[in-house]
Amino acid sequence: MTSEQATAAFAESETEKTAADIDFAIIEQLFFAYRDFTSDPDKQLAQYGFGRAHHRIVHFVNRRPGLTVAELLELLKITKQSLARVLKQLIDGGYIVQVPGPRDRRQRELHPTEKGRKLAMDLAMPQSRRIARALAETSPRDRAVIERFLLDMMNPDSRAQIAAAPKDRVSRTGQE
Amino acid sequence: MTSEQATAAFAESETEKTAADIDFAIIEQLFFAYRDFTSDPDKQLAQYGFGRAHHRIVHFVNRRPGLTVAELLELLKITKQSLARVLKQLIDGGYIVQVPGPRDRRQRELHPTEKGRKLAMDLAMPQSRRIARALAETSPRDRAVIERFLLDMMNPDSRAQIAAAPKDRVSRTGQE
DNA sequence: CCGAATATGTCAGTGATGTTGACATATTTT
DNA sequence: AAAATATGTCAACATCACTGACATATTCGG
Repeated sequence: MTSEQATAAFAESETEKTAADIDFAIIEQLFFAYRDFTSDPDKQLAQYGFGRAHHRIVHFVNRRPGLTVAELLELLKITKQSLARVLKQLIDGGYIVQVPGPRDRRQRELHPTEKGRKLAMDLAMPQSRRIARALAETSPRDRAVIERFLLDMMNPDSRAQIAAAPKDRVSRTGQE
Repeated sequence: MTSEQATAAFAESETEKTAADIDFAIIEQLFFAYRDFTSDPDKQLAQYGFGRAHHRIVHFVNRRPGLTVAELLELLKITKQSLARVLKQLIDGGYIVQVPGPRDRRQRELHPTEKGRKLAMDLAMPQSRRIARALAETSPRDRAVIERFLLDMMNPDSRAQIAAAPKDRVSRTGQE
């Protein structure tokens, strides 16, 4: 190694990260993968006159039936004013019902209706299929590697909220 | 197995996918992982008065210096009217320059300026750090598993566009 | 060479989704 | 009874997408 090379190498490792240090490969893969992953339900939603916001709400209400408005806001990290418009449409459309909290009657528990469960399933299906395709030749161990990676990409509080979601708590019994 | 259980099992495997068949775990992990992954640059962008759209543009111009407007539109899958406003801000702000295509002078090649390269790096850094953290104890083989998963989640044309991007083509020489 | 096709830019209007701030109502807590 | 909490609602605004229409410069094909 010439002294110039040594100096250059030192300067690089010393101060700024340069292009070579940045993980552009995975950055771009995440961008494209997520965009395409969301493109399937987006098409379906357009037919209902709904958007992504509706998808997220109907998904989480289905996954965590009975969650309160405050819990949903915390999960989605949006403001109640943002939630209001979209949630109202889902309630008016008969996809979600509100029931007063059993302990605290100020709360509104959100429950999916049969129609809401159906919608959530419909939207989840192409995404689940896409995942299944991507994992088609993946061993259980490698699936675990992927899941660990995704969990480790999250902020701790997101991780906590995933952990809080029961294994399989999709509403089935629910009130219509 | 009782006959009732057998019947139930049959009915389920026969017709619709039900809750148990949907890969909710990875669906939600992708949602939270991607949201948190984008939250870092979002904060920085706010300080510049920029948004996510600026991020995507400055990123890809940096990664594929000299790409044309049409190529960028194809990559981002947005309309030219959507691109125009945001691109104009980046040009006016001195982050990107346009040069007439060498062969076809109707085309506008997009190149990052030094300032643009700096911005792209700044935005990529927290994302790269997050990835590095998530992969900290991951073997090269397992990294490959994760990359393959992400690639397999994409639509074929997205995959083609990633393949088209040279390994390390971030502009360094570029014109100011 | 001229007309068609192409690459880009721009104006105008609209929609979905997010934000802040302010205030109202019902209920629970202290 | 007063304060805090959970929710709902009104109003204004920003970002980023869309469609449709049209202008300009350049290249291409006959």
